Amino acid sequence: MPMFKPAKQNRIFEDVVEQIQDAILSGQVKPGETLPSERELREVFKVSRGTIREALRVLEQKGLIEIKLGVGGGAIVKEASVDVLAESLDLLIRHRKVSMEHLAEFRIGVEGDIVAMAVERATPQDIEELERITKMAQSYCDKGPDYVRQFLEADMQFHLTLSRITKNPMYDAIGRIIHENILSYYKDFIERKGIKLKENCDDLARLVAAMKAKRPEEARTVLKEHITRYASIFEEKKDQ
Amino acid sequence: MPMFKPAKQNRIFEDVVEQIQDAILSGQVKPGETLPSERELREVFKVSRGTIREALRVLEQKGLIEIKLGVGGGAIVKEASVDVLAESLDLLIRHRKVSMEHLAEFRIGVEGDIVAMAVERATPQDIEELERITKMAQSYCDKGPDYVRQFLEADMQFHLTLSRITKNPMYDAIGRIIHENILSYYKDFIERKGIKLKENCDDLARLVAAMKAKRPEEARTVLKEHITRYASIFEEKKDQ
DNA sequence: AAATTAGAATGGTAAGACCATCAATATGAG
DNA sequence: CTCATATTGATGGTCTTACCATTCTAATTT
Repeated sequence: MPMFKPAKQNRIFEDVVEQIQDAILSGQVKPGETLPSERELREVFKVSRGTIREALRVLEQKGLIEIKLGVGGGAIVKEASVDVLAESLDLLIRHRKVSMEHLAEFRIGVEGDIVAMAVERATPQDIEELERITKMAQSYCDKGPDYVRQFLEADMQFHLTLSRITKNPMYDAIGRIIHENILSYYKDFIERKGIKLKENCDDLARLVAAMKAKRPEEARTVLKEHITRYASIFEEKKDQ
Repeated sequence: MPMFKPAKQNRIFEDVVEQIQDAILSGQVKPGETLPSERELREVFKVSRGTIREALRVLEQKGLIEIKLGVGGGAIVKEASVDVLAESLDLLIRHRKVSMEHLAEFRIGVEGDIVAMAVERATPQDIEELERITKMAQSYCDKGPDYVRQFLEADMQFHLTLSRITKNPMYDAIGRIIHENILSYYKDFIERKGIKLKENCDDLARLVAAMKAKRPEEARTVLKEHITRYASIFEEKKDQ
């Protein structure tokens, strides 16, 4: 059974981290509340200020607190968010040098699940939102190749909205990471290679149509084509 | 375009973090190599040792380095690992931002994709491995309720093997963090509530059979039932 | 040759000082 | 009186210096 941490008992600041983290997770201090100042914490824990600060850096990186400057500032307990999850996944992708092919494959799977789920959970307001974004994308599409970036932004918004419709924070986080990592690549050479704007734009419209008709499998298929079309640009690129 | 970080230009240590992180991610320093000592880094960056140390705490928490004591020790660049990812998910769960229902739903989607993919990519050796694990699980199952923990371990091994068969590092990573987080919860109260070992065991056998017959959709269905059975234990638990 | 000891490099902690920021308050101008 | 401005003090950010704890290396001893 893994999931134990090495019992490095040297390192006082880790003990401080643990105590403060427990206080936060157990609800003894609630989001929005401020921890005592560094100088007060120094008294409480009977350690030096440097040690306190190292502990605060760890807690900050864990996303448990954030620091505000000036009078009345200090370490404020944060609401938990998927940001840290997103950041660590991002680091993993970059550190492991995950290829675009693997990312695209992963994306097809996950976003397929997302869209199938979204079909069932979308409220009329959600559909409206998606149609609004689609219209916007359409207008950028009509304006021609100078508006590729704006189109891509709208496209990303569309997908992120789908993630949100699932009401599942896991999909919310994963959806964001996928796009953060993919979009940056796309933007680079889409301007060089061009992109078939019209087809991509039609994809969105077809997707919304499938959703309105409550046909999850059709939506999944359209999405897969959509993503594959995107990824195909990479195929061409790889040859050069 | 979102996903910018606040440009807090105060905070020198963040600049240090960024520079070292870039060096690691770009491969200028490779896993296993040691960064210069704190006292040397102090010279390089022209900052105090305390500032260097705060930067190292952040990098350590990000999972990019680990610290070794004594002569020849220092900050060693780590191999990318899913540990931080798993920890951040754990924090979200404990903060109640992600529920077991969310996780189970996510798991059904992702592992469904995994198993469908595994059907197509599994080598004869992979199938053998899965059968070996299934046999082991079966034996624990036969030994009765005292071997629930071992059965759960085997079950997890089964799923992790599936993830690996995809040969896609994204699925590998996501599969692992899901199970690392789920298993610890299950173990807790499965011993109190009991579990229908036989059905779960049969699931594995049926899954392998579907894979050998190259029927991805059947495999997907079996898997969904399997996970749903697991998750149902939580449903009961919630009422008490 | 093996065991022991000493040395040195390195991270861990402490204490004290000063600067930068920012909210609350006091002060001044209109 | 009202609004703008200046002052003040609490707080985080950084620097310096010092010493301790750990651990590898090598010299010393047995």
